[in-house]
Amino acid sequence: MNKIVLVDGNNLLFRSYYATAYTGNIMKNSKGFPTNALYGFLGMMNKIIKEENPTYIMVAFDIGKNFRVQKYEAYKDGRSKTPEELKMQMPYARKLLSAMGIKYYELEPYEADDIIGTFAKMVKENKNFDATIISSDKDLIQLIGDGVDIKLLKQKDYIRYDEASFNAEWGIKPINIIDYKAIAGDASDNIPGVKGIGDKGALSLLTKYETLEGVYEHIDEITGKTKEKLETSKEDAFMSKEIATIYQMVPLEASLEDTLYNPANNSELNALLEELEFYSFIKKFDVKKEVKPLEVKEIPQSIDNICSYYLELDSDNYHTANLIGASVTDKEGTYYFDKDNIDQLVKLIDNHIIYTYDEKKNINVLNRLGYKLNGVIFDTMLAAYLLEYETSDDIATLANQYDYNLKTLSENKKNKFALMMEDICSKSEFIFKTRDTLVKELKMFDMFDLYEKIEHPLISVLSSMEIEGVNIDVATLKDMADTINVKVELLARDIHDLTGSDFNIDSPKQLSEVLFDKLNLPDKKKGSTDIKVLKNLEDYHPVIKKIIEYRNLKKLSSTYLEGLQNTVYEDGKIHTIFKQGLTRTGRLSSVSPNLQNIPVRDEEGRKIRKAFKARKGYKILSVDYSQIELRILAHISGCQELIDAFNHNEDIHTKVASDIYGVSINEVTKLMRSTAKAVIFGIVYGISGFGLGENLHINPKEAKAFIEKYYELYPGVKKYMDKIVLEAKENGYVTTLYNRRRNIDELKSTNFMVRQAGERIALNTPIQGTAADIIKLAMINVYKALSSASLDAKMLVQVHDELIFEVKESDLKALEALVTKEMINVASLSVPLIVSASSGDDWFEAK
DNA sequence: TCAATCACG
DNA sequence: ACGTACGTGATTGAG
Repeated sequence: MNKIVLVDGNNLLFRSYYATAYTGNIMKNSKGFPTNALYGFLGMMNKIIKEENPTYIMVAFDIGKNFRVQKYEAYKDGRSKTPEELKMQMPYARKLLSAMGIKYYELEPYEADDIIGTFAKMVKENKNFDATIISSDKDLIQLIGDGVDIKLLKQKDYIRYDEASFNAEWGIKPINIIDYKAIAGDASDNIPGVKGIGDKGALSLLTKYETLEGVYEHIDEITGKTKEKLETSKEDAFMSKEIATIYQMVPLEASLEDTLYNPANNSELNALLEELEFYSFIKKFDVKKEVKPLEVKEIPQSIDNICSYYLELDSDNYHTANLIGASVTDKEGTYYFDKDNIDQLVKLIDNHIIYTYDEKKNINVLNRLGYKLNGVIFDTMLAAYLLEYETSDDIATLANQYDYNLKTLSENKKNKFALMMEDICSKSEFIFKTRDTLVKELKMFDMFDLYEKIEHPLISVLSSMEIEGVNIDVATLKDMADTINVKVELLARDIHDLTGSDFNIDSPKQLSEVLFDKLNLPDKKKGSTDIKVLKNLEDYHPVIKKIIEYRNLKKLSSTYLEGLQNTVYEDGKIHTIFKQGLTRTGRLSSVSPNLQNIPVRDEEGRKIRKAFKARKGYKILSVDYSQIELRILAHISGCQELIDAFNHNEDIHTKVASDIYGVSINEVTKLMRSTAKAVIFGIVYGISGFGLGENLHINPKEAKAFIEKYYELYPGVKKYMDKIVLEAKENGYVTTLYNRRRNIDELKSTNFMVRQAGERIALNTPIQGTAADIIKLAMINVYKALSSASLDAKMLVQVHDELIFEVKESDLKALEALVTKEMINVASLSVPLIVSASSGDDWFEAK
């Protein structure tokens, strides 16, 4: 099947132009030629090509305007005239497309719509082609049909409609969008429609009568005002329908095959990009620089005191990965070590000043091979992470941003790790060469302390946790899985019986068809079947409750009961990997498996924690910070009311509830407290009235009133929120209490939604990030204290604000005291840090 | 490879 | 008119 993409070129250009033109200060090149529309246009074309990967592609432009409506004198083009600064850019759009190998079409007096319509018709009549139309113009929906779908562009992303999905969401067929326009009209296109009938009215008429003609044939069945309006505007309605109908017979002398997407003419394209000064695009088309072949030297007897090393593995999971090879670089050169020669490598670099990339990985691998390396270590991965370089966990990704051209792990996998020696050597060379720059940059941004006092010492804490692992009672998981799997099967049978169809319940697509097409349940969220939607449908059909329970149990079974079993090693333990260089806020993440999302909120799911058993004679201890993020908010906002609340050791949610509702603490009900809790959470995330309303199932106005009441009671918080956003906009970044930095490019976006998201990030990151800094520091201090205390205890897991330990029963109390002390004393804020501890034979008991 | 869903703080 | 709460990872189906 051939894929053709039909692009509404005019639409893209207009969108790009107006996306930035609102500032009144549009982008121009140094000669003063406007380029803003072209910049957006080119970005969108690249994105379309990347996402759709078409074999055939064409772009349609307008020359004639309103061909379809010329005969209607009454129709006046209400759209404002094309601004001169946009017009000037149009010829360049065409030149760019030609250079990119993309065909475009325009023909007087037709519009881009008509040209796309003509191609769409050709696709429908040709079994060998499928088409996707790209535009933000809803008119084009009428062209959806056999083999033709549409990607309807929205501000941020898009919706893809084919016949079925459109019908499901709108309740009418795509072709009837013209009848819809005929009735509802379209102010932006100056289509009058029927005066007084809008979106909803039009849809309800058309779901009944399908077409405009159908409506008027049954005009006698219609009553009241609607009938009057229809009768008054009959002429307008039929004219509107004609205006809205896309002409599909444009006499183009082109076939589908003519639109083949050809290779770009790079020199022509680059010349254009130079002229427009689109340097960021030139880069993308540029061929990577050739790197001069690296000379690999004989392994010497000894090396310089400053050196770097790199271990190449065959997979991301370093608990199981195999070594491919290794390399060492010092000022004299680079030396290659094959995988059986690690002994020599360790002897050569032990007790040196050693640079590397992802030292935690190395510690784990060397530990497995029976080695422990000493020396002063510098980890370029963590430095690059703090500086927000694109690392994606793979040194190749980082090095390729410089003058390297290294293959990534997945590419190496494809090549079965053949011919790796040169790449491996380049990696230690890159580490060696880059270290000084990274240190300089860390110092420049005041992050060297953060590196040295927090991130670097954390490496050995985390590696010891990973190596220690968490003991798992597999029998518990198996028993639970057996019980739950039986229930899942019974539920599946019930669901199939109750719906009368044998479908895959795990497929949201199939489920959506059954619920909304077959059972005709109300579809309010365009086909979504997520838990919120299902909850709303509970009373409509007995099957819904079963589906909710099925989903719940299936999740437990597949992700936790069975998924977790697959990750248990021969030693009966789980060894996760804590990713230290991934999150934008400074938190850790946990993979293979994720130990930071083991169920706890759901009663049934929580039982999974019973499988995390302490070994015989040992206990599990869990210690977590109470409301650490809120305490940090109190500290960094300096809001006195909030600080006082914490200093009086009040239950903050109850306190806020009593303030918001104006009742005494004793009068706060459960509902009031949980509402207050939601408001508080929302504040930290930068919620809107709408969002809080959704969450609490109340209307947005009431929700907004809650938020405003909160601001009134805690004015310092509001002040902080305004200040931090302003600061972030000025600086382009925010920082945490320990100077961790996050750049927020979203704030510079021309897109309103993206900018708003940026503001929420600016608000939340210092809070979440400071919490992350604090617990990291606490982990280091606990680890140190543990190694000097003679306790039989090990730190096992971190879950953002919680630390889990395994401890000899007789040392439990001592450990609890030690951990509590370290955690609460780690930082001194204007409010106390409070922890709560609990213990038991397993993680379930230690809740 | 991506989107949908749902698990956690 | 739009679209609406921050940060993560695993599983599954489908293109």
